[in-house]
Amino acid sequence: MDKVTIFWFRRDLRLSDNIGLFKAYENEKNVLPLFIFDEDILDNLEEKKDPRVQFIHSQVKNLHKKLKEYDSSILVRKGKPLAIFTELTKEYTIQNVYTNRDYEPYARDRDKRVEEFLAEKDIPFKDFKDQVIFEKDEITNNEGSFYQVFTPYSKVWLQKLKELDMELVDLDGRKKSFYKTAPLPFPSLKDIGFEESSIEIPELKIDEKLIQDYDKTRNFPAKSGTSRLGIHLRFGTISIRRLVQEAAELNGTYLNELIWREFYMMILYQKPSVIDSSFKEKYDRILWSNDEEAFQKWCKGKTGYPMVDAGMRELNSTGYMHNRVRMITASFLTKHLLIDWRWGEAYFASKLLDFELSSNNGGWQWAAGTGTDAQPYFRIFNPESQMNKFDKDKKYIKKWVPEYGTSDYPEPIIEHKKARERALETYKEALAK
DNA sequence: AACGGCTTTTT
DNA sequence: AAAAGCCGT
Repeated sequence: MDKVTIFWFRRDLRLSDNIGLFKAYENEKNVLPLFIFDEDILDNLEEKKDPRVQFIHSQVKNLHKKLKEYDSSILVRKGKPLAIFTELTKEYTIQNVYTNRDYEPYARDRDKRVEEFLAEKDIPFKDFKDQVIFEKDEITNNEGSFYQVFTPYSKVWLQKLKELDMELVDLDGRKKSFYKTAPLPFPSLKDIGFEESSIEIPELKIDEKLIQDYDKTRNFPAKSGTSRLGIHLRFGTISIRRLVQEAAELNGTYLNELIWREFYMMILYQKPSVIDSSFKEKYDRILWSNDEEAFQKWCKGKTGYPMVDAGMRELNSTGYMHNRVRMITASFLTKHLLIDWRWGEAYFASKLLDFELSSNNGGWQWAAGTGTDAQPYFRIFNPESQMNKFDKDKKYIKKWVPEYGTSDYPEPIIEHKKARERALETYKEALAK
């Protein structure tokens, strides 16, 4: 049996500036890349046409192609990770497994089990920080515990960034460290159990001009003022180090958004209970109305509030919603309709191309007022004034709600003033003593 | 231990 | 200008 070091790709689907891959190259020989289409994840997806799976598939295929240039390839398997590693230990003499750390609860548990399995066979499991600039416990307050407020966290983060000597790593000229093989079999999307979707994935492009103007254009959903790099950060087709380098030079507001990403990842790591409970536990006493019919109207974009409906329709047909509108729709669901933020969070999770567990959860808890640094509950977005502020010409509205202003457009599902008062009262009651 | 300050607002 | 309350130093 051939001796190999496995490099396990997960959400770091690139060859350049990939820390774990680079380390495997520096330290080992016969590096054989691996990607697992993980049934523990895929079996929970409802739709056969999931553009995210399609994206992953196309990016792994891209790796497969690029690795030919190194006279190597990538092993692609479908199954449960432990079962795949069991198979692989029968096919190869595995000397090491290298990978990049992933901080979500499922991933941590999976990696722990894999590490234990490998340890029984005396195979070292080596994981690296790659997904973030500062991970889990690197940014702490004076007492050594994690920050619950963004601003002090971000100040420390920025200070540490200054002190950091950030160098991008690359594989150029390191052909010799790869395991030599003819291209290995590559499954089709159908083989994995999925179908082509017609939803378009934003291309990987760092638009310097756009990032430069980010703080001025980002709030207007009719403009393309946001970078659309979310999915690339999610699956690691872009290096966070490269993007942070750019952002640090171009726009502080944009950089701040990348810090938010790490803040919420850190929160999820430190307090995984946020997945199903409020960050501030007493907010779990809120009595949600959870009206099923109202929820369906919200999902479909038929609430009679054009800004809300435009956002939901944009999400439904493109897998994307502008961030300003994410806040408006989330505020509307939780405050106006008094529907549990978890319902909205789950709906976004099923639709968003750029879905990131930590950010989605953090954003929803922020909007519901239950999270870190929460918006005080009495700050209830007024969907109409938000429209007047951020879509004055109704360009965004007209694009997604063409029947707005005609008799085909539904009456508001609930009157703003009434809804606002009901929300204030419900929150107040829940928090009283 | 007291106090400044807290992503994105509203009326 | 006021709407709560608590984090971080």
